[in-house]
Amino acid sequence: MNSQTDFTQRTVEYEILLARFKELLKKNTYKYTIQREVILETLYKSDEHLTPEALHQLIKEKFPELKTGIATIYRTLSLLEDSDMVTSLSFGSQGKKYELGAKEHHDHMICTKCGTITEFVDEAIEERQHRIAEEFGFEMQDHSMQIYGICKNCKKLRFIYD
Amino acid sequence: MNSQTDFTQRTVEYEILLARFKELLKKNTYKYTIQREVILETLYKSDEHLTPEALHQLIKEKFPELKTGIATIYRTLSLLEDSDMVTSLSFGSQGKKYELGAKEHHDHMICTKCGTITEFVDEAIEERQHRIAEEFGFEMQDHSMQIYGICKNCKKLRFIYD
DNA sequence: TTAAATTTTGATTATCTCTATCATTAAGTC
DNA sequence: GACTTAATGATAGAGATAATCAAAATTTAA
Repeated sequence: MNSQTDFTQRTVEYEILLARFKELLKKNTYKYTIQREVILETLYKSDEHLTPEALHQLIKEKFPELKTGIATIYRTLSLLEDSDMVTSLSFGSQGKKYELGAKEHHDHMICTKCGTITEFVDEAIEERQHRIAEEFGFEMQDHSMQIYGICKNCKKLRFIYD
Repeated sequence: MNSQTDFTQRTVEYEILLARFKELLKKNTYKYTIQREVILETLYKSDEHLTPEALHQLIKEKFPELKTGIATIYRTLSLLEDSDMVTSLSFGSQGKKYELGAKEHHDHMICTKCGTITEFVDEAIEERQHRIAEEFGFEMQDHSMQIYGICKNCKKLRFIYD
């Protein structure tokens, strides 16, 4: 690999994440590659939920010398998702959007006008979800909740454009 | 149209739904067609969440004389979804499943082994969702919640096959 | 009731997302 | 450093959904 590759703005939090990733790879006899790290890093730096396509674009811009193929993006995202390091949100025919799942669990509020995703956590809901799964004899692996609507900002704009 | 078409088992509830649909069509200067009605009716009679493909199969079996094309299924489902008469659940690359949205609102518990969808309603969660949207100045249009995991039945089978 | 205007349909092609394949390249191991 | 194994990029393939378009059906208006 090119040791000149620019990994700026590394935080302690990221270093811990990376260590966890390397450990995960080792445990499964997967190999550490620069492509995998760059994907993790790009997800980490992005505050947004990224589609595989968007992630690919970002990486091509930032690390053009790697010539990372879209297949590697998909493969790595699957790997990360299987290992619970990232989670995805489905948008039907619009595909999936991914985010690093190392953070605290949260739900999503999605604006149907501008597509912006706002995150939130609500303990009461989390708690009810567990209770409901239990009631049904269901072994919960994951859950997701989305609230669809029009965000504060678009509500303002509506008066101008509609 | 063929007035011989067999519309058995019509309930009052369905008649109301159909009237609502016809009204919707008229309001938007869409035309009433037998294909559109058959799609609505098939969704109504099905207790399951249907993929466009499954819906197409059902309709081909029940109304072979119509020779309904898959494109019409997609078009009509979009129309119904845009008008909030049906809602869809996304399964990433596995496409969408549709259900009539005229019933009481409910959430979903999805088995990641067998794909079965169990519906449930929880007032506490419904209430919290409204409150959260309000807090963010968000105008809620819809919401969906999914709990993913392994259902009671598959949990039993796991001991045998895994 | 019929003719004109307009929309919908079915068949087909195109597109988009994602997965599989495979020869080449790169990591990990000794 | 050589060997073993896995990962990569390019590309083809699969599956779901959307676009196109001529033919057919519905609605409108006379």
